Order: sequence, then C-alpha cells, then structure tokens
Amino acid sequence: MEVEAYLGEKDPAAHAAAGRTLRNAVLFGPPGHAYVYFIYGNHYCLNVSCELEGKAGSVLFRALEPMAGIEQMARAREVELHGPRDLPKLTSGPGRLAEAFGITRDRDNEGDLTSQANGLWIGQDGYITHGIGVTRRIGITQAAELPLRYTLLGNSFVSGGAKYNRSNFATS
DNA sequence: CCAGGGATCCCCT
DNA sequence: GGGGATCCCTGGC
Repeated sequence: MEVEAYLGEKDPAAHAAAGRTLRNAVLFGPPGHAYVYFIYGNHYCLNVSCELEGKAGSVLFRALEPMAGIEQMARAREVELHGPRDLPKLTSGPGRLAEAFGITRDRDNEGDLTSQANGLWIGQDGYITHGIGVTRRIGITQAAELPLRYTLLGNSFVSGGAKYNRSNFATS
C-alpha cells in the first residue's frame, strides 16, 4: 500500500497549484470524493479529496495489495498470472491500480468514496500496520523532495523500485 | 539491474 | 502548442 499527499494550492506539484479549474474542481470540493485525472494519454489516476470545501489537499493512491477480485483485475490489466510474484503487476503504480479497478474519469470522478452506495468506496478492513515508511514523492519535478510518500512497512505492494524504497525511511 | 525513449491525449496558457 | 502525479519495452552493462 502506497499513497502520496498533495497539499493544494501552495504545493507546486499539485494539480491545484494554479487554482481552481474545470479539471481539478473536485479537489476544492468536500472531502472524501474521487478526483480522477487522465495522464500521458494512457492512464487514469485516483485521488481522494481530503480538506474541507474550499481547500484542495488530496491523497493519490499509488499502490495497493489486491485482496479480492484478483481474476477480474488480471483481466482488466491484461496480465497473465503465473504465481504470487505477478500480483504486483496488477496494482503497483497509480495507473495500474486504476486500470485494475476499471476506474475512469467518466465513471468515477466526483464520486463519494465514503458511501457504499457508490460503486467505488473506501472502507476499514481491520489491517494492523507494522509501521509506515516515508520517502520523497515519485514522478514529479516540483517539490519532489518533500517527505509526502507513505508506504506500509513490510508490504511489497509499492511502486518506484528499490531506489525509492531501500533508504530514507522514517517510521511512525 | 538500470537508463532511456515512445505512446498518446486532455487541459490549460 | 506543450507539458504531464505513467507504463512498458528495449538495449547495455
């Protein structure tokens, strides 16, 4: 499991950095809603808005561990599973996990992730963490050095490769 | 194992 | 008109 925080209008790496636009309007709305954007002509990425109405902080889902629906995810990703070693190909990376879940902007942007009535939602599964690692953010050029990328220690479902995960960790 | 480049398109300037 | 919160494949060591 891996997420990154984006801090809103004062964060030069955030989509909200230039203020409210048509694309990023969800970020400025109430918390708990899906902000889905399309990137590099190929991929969708999922955020959840985190601040009260008017503030644009959010969290980007960068990786997670598939616990159910693995066959459906493999089909959506067009990945052949030959063993547990292949599971990270399903959901390790923001574009990958969005594809595995069938997340698109048309379907999921603005959706209320706090409601099970929504097709996509976030819930508690009782997982007990063994600590949280913190590193710089990945894949951006502005303010990448900020310690805003969080991973579950001991969980191999992360993106970024060894160089982002072997050092620079703090625990909490 | 790592670095580099191409694909591909929406949104904002 | 250009850049981008990515992925995948190739080639070199």
